[in-house]
Amino acid sequence: MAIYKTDHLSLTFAALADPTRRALLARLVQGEADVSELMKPFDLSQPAISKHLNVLERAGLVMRGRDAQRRPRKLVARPLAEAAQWLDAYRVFWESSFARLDGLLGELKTTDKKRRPTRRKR
Amino acid sequence: MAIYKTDHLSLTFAALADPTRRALLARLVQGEADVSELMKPFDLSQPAISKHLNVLERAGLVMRGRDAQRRPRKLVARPLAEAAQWLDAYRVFWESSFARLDGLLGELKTTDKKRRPTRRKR
DNA sequence: TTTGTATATCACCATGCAGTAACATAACCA
DNA sequence: TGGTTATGTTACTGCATGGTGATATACAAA
Repeated sequence: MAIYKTDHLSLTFAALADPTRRALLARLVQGEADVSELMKPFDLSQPAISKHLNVLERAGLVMRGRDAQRRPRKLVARPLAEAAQWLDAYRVFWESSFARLDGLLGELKTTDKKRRPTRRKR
Repeated sequence: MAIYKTDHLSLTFAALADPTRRALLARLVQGEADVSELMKPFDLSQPAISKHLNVLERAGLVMRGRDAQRRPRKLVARPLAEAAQWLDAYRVFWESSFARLDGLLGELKTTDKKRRPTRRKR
């Protein structure tokens, strides 16, 4: 309905929402690779991989090169950085959230002296 | 087909792949809110919002509280932190990628002396 | 020109999701 | 008890996606 989900972030996150595609990115972060090579680790047909690569391409996460009949893909930095930047706005939240949790655990540790007097882990 | 996309990261990223849901999170990061309040900024029916909230809940991004007939939602830190952590593995990549770009731009700047002799920005 | 390899594209199916309207609960309020 | 408010749940649509096998295209090589 309507102009649905065509914004960058949505495309990026949608592309990341699949284990196969994340694995493809993990391969590509170590350098270009052509489709046949990208296929190898998966028990999927070639069209399936091509489709995943298209999703990544539409999201701008991957670019298509050319080398004879090969169409090597390479990773594009931008959208990953943008996604990370969006998440970063929540960093303050989760850090203080974890800090509160740590505080609570610390409190429990010092309060509950009877059973675990000076328990020290890690 | 198969046990498709039930892993945490996929659920999280899928949940983030929608502007409405990201806006809901943006509201919730400033504190709990009940459904009626969350609905306000949107031109969507109540069931639509409920569905979005369910998606967020299934992804573990949001928890449901209770206060009389209200079911206030609050943000959960964990999955956001995990998503950010996953993306962080690519930080080295995008930073060096941007660095190369800066280098190239710098090179152009110092090479192209005729038109912009000692141009200095930032 | 024929053959082989790498990849794209097509037609098709099943599933999931965003949205809706209508109805069902649930808890407070008079 | 009955009404109101807040929210959940239930069909039902339309569309996108993930997968498949079959076929088309593009280039290289013989």
